Amino acid sequence: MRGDELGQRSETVRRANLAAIVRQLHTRGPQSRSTLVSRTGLTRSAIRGLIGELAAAGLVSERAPAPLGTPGRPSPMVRLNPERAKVLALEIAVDSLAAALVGIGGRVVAIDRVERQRGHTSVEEVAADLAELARRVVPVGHDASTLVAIGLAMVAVVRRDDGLVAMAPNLGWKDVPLGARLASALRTGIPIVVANEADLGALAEHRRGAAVDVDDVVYISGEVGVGGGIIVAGQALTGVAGYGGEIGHMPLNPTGLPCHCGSFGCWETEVGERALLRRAGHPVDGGGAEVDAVLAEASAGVPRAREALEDVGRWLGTGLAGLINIFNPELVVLGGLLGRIQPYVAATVAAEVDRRALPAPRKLVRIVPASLGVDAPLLGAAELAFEPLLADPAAWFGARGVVPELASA
Amino acid sequence: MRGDELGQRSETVRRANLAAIVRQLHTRGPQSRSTLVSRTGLTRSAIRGLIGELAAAGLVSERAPAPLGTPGRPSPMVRLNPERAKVLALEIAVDSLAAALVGIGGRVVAIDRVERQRGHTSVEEVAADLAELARRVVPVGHDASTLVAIGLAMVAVVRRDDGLVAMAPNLGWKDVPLGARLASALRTGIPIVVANEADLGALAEHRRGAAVDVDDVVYISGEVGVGGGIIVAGQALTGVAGYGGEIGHMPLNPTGLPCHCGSFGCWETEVGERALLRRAGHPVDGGGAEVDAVLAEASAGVPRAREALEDVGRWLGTGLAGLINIFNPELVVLGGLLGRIQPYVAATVAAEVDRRALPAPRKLVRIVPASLGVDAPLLGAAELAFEPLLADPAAWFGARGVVPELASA
DNA sequence: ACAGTTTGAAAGAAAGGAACACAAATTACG
DNA sequence: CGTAATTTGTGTTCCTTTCTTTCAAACTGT
Repeated sequence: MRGDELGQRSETVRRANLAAIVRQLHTRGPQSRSTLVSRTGLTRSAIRGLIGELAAAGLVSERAPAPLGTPGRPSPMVRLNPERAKVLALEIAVDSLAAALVGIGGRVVAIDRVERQRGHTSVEEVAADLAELARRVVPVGHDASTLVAIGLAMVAVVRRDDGLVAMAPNLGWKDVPLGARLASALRTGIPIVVANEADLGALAEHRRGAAVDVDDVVYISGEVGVGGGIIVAGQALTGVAGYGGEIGHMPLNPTGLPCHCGSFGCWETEVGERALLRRAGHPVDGGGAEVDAVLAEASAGVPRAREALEDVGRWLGTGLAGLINIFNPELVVLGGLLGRIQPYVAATVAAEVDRRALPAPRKLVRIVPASLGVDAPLLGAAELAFEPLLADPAAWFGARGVVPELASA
Repeated sequence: MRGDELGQRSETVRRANLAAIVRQLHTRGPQSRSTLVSRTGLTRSAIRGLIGELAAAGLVSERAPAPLGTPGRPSPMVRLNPERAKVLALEIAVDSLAAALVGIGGRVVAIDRVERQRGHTSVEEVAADLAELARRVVPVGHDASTLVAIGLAMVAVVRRDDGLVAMAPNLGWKDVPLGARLASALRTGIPIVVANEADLGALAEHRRGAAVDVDDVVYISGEVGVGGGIIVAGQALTGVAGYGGEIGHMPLNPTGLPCHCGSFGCWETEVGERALLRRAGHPVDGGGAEVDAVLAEASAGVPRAREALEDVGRWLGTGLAGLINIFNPELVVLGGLLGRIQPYVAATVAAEVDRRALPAPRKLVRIVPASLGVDAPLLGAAELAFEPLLADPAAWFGARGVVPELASA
């Protein structure tokens, strides 16, 4: 349902076709016209007209064809012009802030990340720091008209409609209208979208990482907290307000520890960073350095470290089994901390999943580490910021303003 | 993504618009042309042409307008012709078999249900019984050409593509190609779709029951087992092979009882029928009669029955909290046994959910009993069987065969 | 009875893609 | 080295579908 109930007009077709071409180029990179013909199923003439319109708007350009050794006239390469449309991606991570300027097609023009003290910080302070970082990434005198949107990833429960940060435990924020605050700190009217870090990590892995071409994905981002980004039939699961995907707070252990969310025995309390460090006998607030120490110990054969990883692996497998039963995903992607420990726990996880998941969905799922590393949420923020442009390029460049008018004169 | 990557042709628009009209009429009942104009956003002329085509194919008919007391020319009512397109819906429930003949628009022409012995039964036996039941519901001499498809609901893990029954615990089936078996028992070439009972219950509640107009729904069907049907952004969550939604097998209790699925401590072992009966001190295989006895005891104030319901309510709330965090649904619908006990456990469930779910999604969700009763899966099977017709009516009635050609002569 | 309102009907216009014919650019092959 | 085969871009014509506009029809309210 949803779109099915609305009527379509003939103009819709052109918009959809322009969007199909732009999305193809954005997700799968530069390609020849004839490739576009076969991928979209449109005719050569249709592609010609559409590309002409996109080229007139400056969004794409055609280059000399790459000779590929087959008979027939070579087809010119079509590529998006990353200079023409860019987004600013921002991230508030637990230990760092990051910013990147990304051109359409996914090219990272500039990227910067600075360390951040853990713990509570005021909204104003963070917004100012982010603005400072943004200015470093966006060159002075940069043509503001090519900046399409701003995307922000953060560890928080975020409402999709307006970017309200309902809860950011590690920052101590509650019900903060971050989008608006950031707009004033950056002194800009460009649209700002805010979203959960794990949701954006999932989006990035789906577009550019381990989950390309996979339409049913459970992405798990394990850091201090455990977040999830879930892709169902190729679409991000947001829920009714955008709060969806909080898999870290599945109740799993009735005799478990209290969780900062107010509940207890959440998955997060068994597989999060603190859980690993606690079990390994390291300071629970030690952060990434202590995690590295645990992994080093495990490699060296220290029993307590190995047992700690075993325990985490078992709980990880238990939770995964539930998610696999619920979502029947094709792929589970482990990001962040969970991606890093994956080599150590893969066997334990697989055994536990074997034991506890239903055979039918179990057989079809693969469990892999994430491939984009720490920048996944940042890249996801860029992807999200591009989304309106990808969904309707015509709306962005003023649709019927610059028709090619090829052979009228 | 998905459809976004394919190009659209102008013909697509007409198909989509025909589908929009048929779906409107199917889900929201007969309505005037002018209502269709405003609901679809199409113009009067477009609607006229499309309705004309549907009428020429016999799928819709126009009746005299209902005078509604407002100024202006009254608009004729458009209604689907349930005689023109019907589906046969079948259900294999735990205690019964059922069949219904349903016309497009949702009218139930005939319905029948027979008791069934619990326990393992051979595929041939069940298929023969279903065929017998189907013949009772489909009148002799019924015009076979108007039968669009056959839908079957059953308690099983079912693959969507081909209706392979991967696992049906209460019947003892494994990897049964039920669709094919049924086709030969019914001696028909009509397409047969098989799906999980809970998925179809969710579909029915979404179309005709408690979840109408709600696009993010978690439906929970509690019987002997606990199944789930989940609707995300208006679409059923199927997963990569259609096994999705098996929420009954979320691991919740690490010290729980073994589950027939091979795991232990599954949600089902705490909130299923047997769990309730066990806690209340009734024979666990007593079925619906014993459940009624427990509820009667609870009403009479028998402590053990009340405590049993309390316990089930608490576990129900615990699992629900996890699902609410994961899906951020607008509505949770409790079906089957869980719907029946809802009046007794609502307060306990709400309290437990309050305690264990994140506040942001918790605030937005409502928990309600199902409204369609025992026939929900059967009606859902009908809806699923209609789906291809609703998605592309033109393909069904031969598209360009019977163009109205209104004013050509 | 008459004005006002809403709707259906019909014809023309606009827009977009498909089909087709032809030209161009490359490889394959003798 | 030249010709055939192949693939692709170009340009024209045609078809499809919806929208716009205009007018007539049917109803309400005064």
